Amino acid sequence: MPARIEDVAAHAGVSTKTVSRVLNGHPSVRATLRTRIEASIRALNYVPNPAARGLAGNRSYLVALLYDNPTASSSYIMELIVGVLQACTGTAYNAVLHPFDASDDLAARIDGFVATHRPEALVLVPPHANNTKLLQRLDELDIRYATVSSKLRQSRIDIGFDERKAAADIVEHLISLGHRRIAHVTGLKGHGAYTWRLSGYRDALRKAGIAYDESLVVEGDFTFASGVAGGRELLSRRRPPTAIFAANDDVACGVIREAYERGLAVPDDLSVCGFDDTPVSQLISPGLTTVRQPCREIACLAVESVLRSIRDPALRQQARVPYQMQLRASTARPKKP
Amino acid sequence: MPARIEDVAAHAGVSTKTVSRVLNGHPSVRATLRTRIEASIRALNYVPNPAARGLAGNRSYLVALLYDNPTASSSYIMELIVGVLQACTGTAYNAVLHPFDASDDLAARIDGFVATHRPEALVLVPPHANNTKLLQRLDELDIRYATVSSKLRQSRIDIGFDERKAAADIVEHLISLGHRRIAHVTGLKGHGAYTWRLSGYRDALRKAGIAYDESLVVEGDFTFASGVAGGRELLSRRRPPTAIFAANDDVACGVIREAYERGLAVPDDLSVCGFDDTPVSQLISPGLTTVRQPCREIACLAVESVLRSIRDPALRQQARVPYQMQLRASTARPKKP
DNA sequence: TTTTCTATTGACAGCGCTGGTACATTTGAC
DNA sequence: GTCAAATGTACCAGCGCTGTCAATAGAAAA
Repeated sequence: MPARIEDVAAHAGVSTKTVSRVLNGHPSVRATLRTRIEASIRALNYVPNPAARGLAGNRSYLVALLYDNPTASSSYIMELIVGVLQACTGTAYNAVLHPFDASDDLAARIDGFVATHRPEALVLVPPHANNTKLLQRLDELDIRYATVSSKLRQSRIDIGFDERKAAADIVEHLISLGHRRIAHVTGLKGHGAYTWRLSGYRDALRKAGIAYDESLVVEGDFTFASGVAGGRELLSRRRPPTAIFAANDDVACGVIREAYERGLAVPDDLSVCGFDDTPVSQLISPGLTTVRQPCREIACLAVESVLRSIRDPALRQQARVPYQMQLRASTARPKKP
Repeated sequence: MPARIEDVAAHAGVSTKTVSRVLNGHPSVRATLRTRIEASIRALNYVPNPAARGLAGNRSYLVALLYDNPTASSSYIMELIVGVLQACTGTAYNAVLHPFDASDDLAARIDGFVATHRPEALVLVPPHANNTKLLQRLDELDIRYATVSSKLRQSRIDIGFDERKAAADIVEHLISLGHRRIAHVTGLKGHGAYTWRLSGYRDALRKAGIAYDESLVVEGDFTFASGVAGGRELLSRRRPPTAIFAANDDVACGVIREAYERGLAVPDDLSVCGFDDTPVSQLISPGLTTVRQPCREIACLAVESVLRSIRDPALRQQARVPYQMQLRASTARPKKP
């Protein structure tokens, strides 16, 4: 039978309420007493009962992470999950991880979720982070939430990284290698990432004084298959591009597959770069040049911020976490300029 | 303010105790009454308060998944997590996901974890599933647990798949293509997977009447780097193998990287196969021949079984879930037999 | 020294549910 | 029609903690 708060109180010779104050970091406890109580807690190996705490204080000590149903992009979500769990360790909080289909009317189904788990805060990742109706419903329910990389900067707490600039950086890298005919296989229209990565691509071209050629941009949807299709379209041209910037690593792998099927060597005949730095980018041969999204840090920061916002409802935070270019062997100077 | 159990009782014109019986699936409630109460529950949108339930019933409604600190093999763990979450949805249970370093003395640190979260059941995956001291401590603490693919079949609930046979199958596939000089880059010694996959390899050779050649087995540790190193060692021989069975997909990618660096074509100059069917095996070019581990199903079944075992402590279950060969383009007939 | 104030501390109720006991009612078997 | 089993009610304690508010001590002010 584990120790209870009254055991600690008896051991320290104080009331249970005072122990409770120490546990909850209440300021008005004299330092000497606090020390004594903390000693008793350690001596008895006391750990507060979360259920009792939750019931008495009308709290759940739960943060929920709402993500899209994981199909392919599981590594992205995995990283987020790790970040969330990391932020929870050491706190009294626990994470509820919940996949939600984006297709349905999430705003309607969120009520049931909230009623069941009663999370104190939510972390929303794309595409849910851009679901206006959902955010509105959460505001009505008066539930704190943090968005990850929301397209709409209006949400109180939004953590992300400068995706547009990162995309521009990677395209600039291709330009600096000497590429001029650079294509882009896009992500899924409607996603924030679609827009940012495309905009970054155009930014880099503009900055280098390269005319934007619409025919070099083909639509994809963040999947391997769309990379294969996009690669096929681009590489069957009479004048194919010398480099392809794919909207993410899966798409880049698709492009590489198509090049492989055609007997084109990467990077000698074609430079390819991706985005996200998922595990595959290190495992594939040649290694894939990409940008590391700081998912873990983002998720961690999002949780920390949103938990802080429970105490301080006025808190606002729009942070941009630094990203990192990963230059690997899939990009090189073009053979013939 | 959400509805409480007494609101439901009033609405249905019964006592709270009867509503409680319905909620907890107690048998002695007449069907007609049960239906009426369920209707009231729906009408009021009632969801029991987990904290109150937990406190009163001395339960936590928590299942914990203990896994190794995710370094490379995150896709394996991701799949397990998805399976665990899947098993929890629809039940009153929630999952606590916790990475634990295998290196330290886990058996000692488990107490703190249990005290903090009070999970009703644990799911242990390798290598923790093989940690005898840990299992012993859990028995002492009288906590139900399920192991995933435990080397020791003695644990009451153990879910896995026939890894040894799967390894044999994939090596048999290489043999059927005409390979005779087949190498193996192993996993990390001490892991169950190390032994099973190596045994399967030897089983297949024996069955085909191929003599076991110790020099064709090089030690790895489940990482990409060990695949590169293993590949280097094997491919620099005067008489290199025509096929390499890698202990997992990451190792296989490492082998492929080394072949790539040497200008060897896969599968024309060298067939390579992996194990696990992580996302990379589809993304890499050529696609990697491997075995799909049914992680999701395994985790799901493990949770279901261990939850059942809470009510029925005598329950034993040692299930082997079917696996699936994934034949892709990284294996082919050897050029010259 | 006495009064007033603030900083600490404690007493107690009660969060929403389940378990148990004791008893009432219904149902079905004979 | 009788009796036992099945089903239901009523009631209350209590799970372990925190919120409210009153009490106390010590310090500052008079």
